[in-house]
Amino acid sequence: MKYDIDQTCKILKALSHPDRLKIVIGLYHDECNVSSCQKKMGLPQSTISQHLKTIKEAGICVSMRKGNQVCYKVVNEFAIEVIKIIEG
Amino acid sequence: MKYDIDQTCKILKALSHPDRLKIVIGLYHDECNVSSCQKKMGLPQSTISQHLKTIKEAGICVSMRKGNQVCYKVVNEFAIEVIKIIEG
DNA sequence: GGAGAATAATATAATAATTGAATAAAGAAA
DNA sequence: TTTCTTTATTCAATTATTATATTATTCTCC
Repeated sequence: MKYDIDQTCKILKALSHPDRLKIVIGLYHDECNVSSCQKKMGLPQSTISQHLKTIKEAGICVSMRKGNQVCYKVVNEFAIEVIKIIEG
Repeated sequence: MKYDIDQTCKILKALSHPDRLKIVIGLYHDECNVSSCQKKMGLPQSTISQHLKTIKEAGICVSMRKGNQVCYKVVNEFAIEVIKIIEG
């Protein structure tokens, strides 16, 4: 096994919600902040923020504060491989 | 997108439970019936059977009756690609 | 019919999703 | 420095879904 089963399941679970999967795919192409995700997705800010928290806790992305914004970036290798499969 | 987001999420969700992921990886290498899964996993028959139902409903595998047993087989292309990534 | 195998039904506990409201943090401006 | 604006997070409450065991039923072969 290249990847640990339990750790992998956490990532799969985080990716298994359509809104979160769309957010992660979006972040993979354009690192961005909460409100630009919000505009893309058309969901309340708190909902986006909670999804980002889930994504971050799964280790899929990291966040960096830049002034009054927080920029999110996908860093997990396994998640990136899954995104590549989905995009074909 | 090679794969549909909503359909993909159903598969990811089904794979996101450690026991189910182990079952699917096992089935990918050795198609087998409920009781041989049960012996491998050490879980009650009904639990295995319910996991297999979830896996089947997500479209990951199909089942074929062979006498008084039912043989499960992984058929979903996306799921197979994910397994290959996990195994490295 | 009886044994073994699979599925269905039910119940309960645990976990996840959703979102308005409150809070915090940074920057700009009075 | 105090206040306002923008951006983001956390809280809290509700609702929905999932996990699992137990029990009962169905199916297939002998």
